[in-house]
Amino acid sequence: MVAAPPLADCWFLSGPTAGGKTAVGLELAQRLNAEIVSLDSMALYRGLDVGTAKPTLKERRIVSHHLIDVIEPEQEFSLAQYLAAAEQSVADIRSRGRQALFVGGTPLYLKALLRGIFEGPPADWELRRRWQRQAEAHGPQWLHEQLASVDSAAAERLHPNDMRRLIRALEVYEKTGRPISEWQQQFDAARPADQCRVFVLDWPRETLYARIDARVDAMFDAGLVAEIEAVLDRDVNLSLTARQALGYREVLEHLTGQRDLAETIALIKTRTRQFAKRQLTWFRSLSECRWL
RNA sequence: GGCGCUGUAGCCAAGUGGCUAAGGCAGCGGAUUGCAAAUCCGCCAUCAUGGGUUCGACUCCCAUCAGCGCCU
Repeated sequence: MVAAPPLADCWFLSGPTAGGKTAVGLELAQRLNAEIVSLDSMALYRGLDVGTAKPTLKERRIVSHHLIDVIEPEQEFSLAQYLAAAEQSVADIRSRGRQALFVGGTPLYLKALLRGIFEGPPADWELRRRWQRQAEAHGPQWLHEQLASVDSAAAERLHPNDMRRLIRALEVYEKTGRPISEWQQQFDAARPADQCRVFVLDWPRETLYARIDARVDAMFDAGLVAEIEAVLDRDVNLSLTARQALGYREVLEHLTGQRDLAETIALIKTRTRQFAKRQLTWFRSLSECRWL
């Protein structure tokens, strides 16, 4: 039995995108006399505003917010860095005698806050590129075979095509001499919902999808394209993560002439719905969640 | 009214007499521990309808219906 990580007893408000977390979070924070910690992998980026549906400056004046606009669009980030930053924020908040309320829809981050992650080595991109190249040279099964020879438990859990996780597992083994399957025990520490304060905003699927469509339209009305052009004008090299953000990726493609605006909007809507569906899969798998 | 073309899953689309009807998109489900708004996996049709030919038809023939085009 692993002890619950230090932040697991904070308040959490999550749910699929476009479900109204920001508004509810603001209300809840005021009642709890809490400060809000953003639980969102994209709101971290400065300059990505309308596409990430960040809380407005006005909203941020009503309740203080943390972990919004803390990195540049060209910076890479990681789950572990997020956790470290979150711990720092919560420590600050507590030193002021207040409570921390996490609000946002990045379920991986949520799970890590609730259950912790293993103390593994950071990404070594050089090493990853090397594995990547070799994998391409040796064919689809090769990576999986490599992992199976050093960590059969991990290999069994991972699909042979799951290159990213295969490579990370290999990376951990190479860096630490220990199989990743031995390191990763944290996620087994599930707790029942009634011992936690994790709330998930739930909607009928159709309602949620309609809200998503409306939000995407609203983002374009609010100048999503102009925002991205402005970032491009500053000549920044968007980080891997920022470049893949929903809405940004598609508009970037549109700006290089890959498809027209109407198609781009439609595509972002369906991608966003698919994302919401994946978020829901996460929440269903987390015993800590209470559905509202 | 006549002639011609087309009719395969929600959409796009291979197949053209004989293995369990390619593939893509969407949809649904799952995974997810240092890129996570990303990435990976699984499921998902009996071929417009009715007859006929044949050992055997999505594939050939006839009729019907629908769409498209042309003609009167």
